[in-house]
Amino acid sequence: MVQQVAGARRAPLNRDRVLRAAVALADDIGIESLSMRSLAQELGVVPMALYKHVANKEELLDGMVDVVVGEIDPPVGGTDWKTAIRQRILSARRALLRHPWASRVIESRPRPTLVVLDYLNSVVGMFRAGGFSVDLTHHVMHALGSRVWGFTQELFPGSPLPADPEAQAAAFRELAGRYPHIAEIAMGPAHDEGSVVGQGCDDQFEFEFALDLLLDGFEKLHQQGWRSALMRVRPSPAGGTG
Amino acid sequence: MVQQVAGARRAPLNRDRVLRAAVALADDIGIESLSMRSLAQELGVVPMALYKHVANKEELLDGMVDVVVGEIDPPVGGTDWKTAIRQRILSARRALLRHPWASRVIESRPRPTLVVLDYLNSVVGMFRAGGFSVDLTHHVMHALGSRVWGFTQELFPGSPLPADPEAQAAAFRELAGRYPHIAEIAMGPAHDEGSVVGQGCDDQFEFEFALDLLLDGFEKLHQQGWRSALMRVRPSPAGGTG
DNA sequence: ACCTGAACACCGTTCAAGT
DNA sequence: ACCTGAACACCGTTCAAGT
Repeated sequence: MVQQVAGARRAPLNRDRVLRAAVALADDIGIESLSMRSLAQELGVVPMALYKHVANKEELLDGMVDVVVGEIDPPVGGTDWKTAIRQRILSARRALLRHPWASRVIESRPRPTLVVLDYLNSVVGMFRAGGFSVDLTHHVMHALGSRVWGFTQELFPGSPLPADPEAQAAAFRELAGRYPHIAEIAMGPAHDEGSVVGQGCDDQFEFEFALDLLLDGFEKLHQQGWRSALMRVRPSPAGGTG
Repeated sequence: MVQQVAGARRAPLNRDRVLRAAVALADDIGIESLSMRSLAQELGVVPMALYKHVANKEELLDGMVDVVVGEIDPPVGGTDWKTAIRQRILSARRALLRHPWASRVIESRPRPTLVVLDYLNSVVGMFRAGGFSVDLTHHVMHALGSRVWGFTQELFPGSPLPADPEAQAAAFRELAGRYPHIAEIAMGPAHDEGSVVGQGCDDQFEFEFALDLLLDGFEKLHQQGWRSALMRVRPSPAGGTG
């Protein structure tokens, strides 16, 4: 939120500066407060000046996604596909966690950008390099879904615990009355009858749990030479690399 | 888009009529065109009239989600947990496919409504009834993520194939040049060298593929008496229902 | 080549008033 | 109790102009 001093001569705008300022501003004030007008003000410029560098707000959002995707580390070499893909996805997750708005914006984009396609193409290539058939790679990419980006839909969004422990206990009793099953799992893995509220929940653990479950499943199918039902028309059930 | 005849006496508005009209209008014109103003016009009423029945637009969106979630079938009885949960989730998917905007709106809600909590509580209860430990149920719900609702993030959104076969072939050649791995899996499971473009991709198949992979993984962990790392402090690795 | 200013057609929502 | 009308503080974006 560095304001330009009126009249100070500044470096001329360019697309890159606009995008980086947009990313920083969204990090700062939240994506819902980022408007062409607020971004222009941040840059010490009139809103219409942005349109020389970005066709419209949609293109701005695409460009912001590209900046974040650009922060994902390249693939590590010298390991098996599973380790390499796991590390790459966890790197994507770290990039996204640095920009809390990014997962929502990625979800909302109606079409992928070239930078996004580059990343996806490279992940697909990692499965292929690991010997996965074209067929299995196709399904496996769909099964990953948003997890290639390192995020998943929060199932119980919001509802941060109240600070006051008494209010916390009261909120929990109300939850337990109406939603006993949710209350039970909300207490966390320890499931200690003594404490009213569990230690909440470790998002990173949950992400890796699901990611590893999927990668293990993929590995098993790959080893079994899995082919989709459509292919079962052909008699040979033997595995292969497509 | 039924317009009220000016001066015609209509049934008085109520919350339910407002929500159902909003759902129908979003189905019709798309969620991005649904505004308090367009909805009011649809109902033959001035925008401010809606605020007697709904506190603001956020509450309207929550109510619309509740209408859709209300269309999900109750659990089927008399089967194992896996079949029952599978069927329930596929019913949720059918409800969401009837309202193409619904998945995006569900994702966007910052807090769950009571109706949403009812559904989630009931799915949690289905795992518990199947003998899953509290611990495993917790992780398994996170691993499902948006798949409890019957949807996942589209990895390659947009880009419908051009109608003209020649333009299609050209688009594909361009894709193949820059993104060979994506091009390969985009051709579909058949991977027929003769045809330029595959039959696209069966979203329902992809959804069930990933769902079954997860459910099978859950089943295996359950049978093995899986416990999260935190619990591994305790020596006994035996399974149980928590 | 790059930025500006005024304007347009929208939003969600407030307030005070009408019946 | 329910609906209205005018207004406010915002949006993204156009157009025609400035330097």
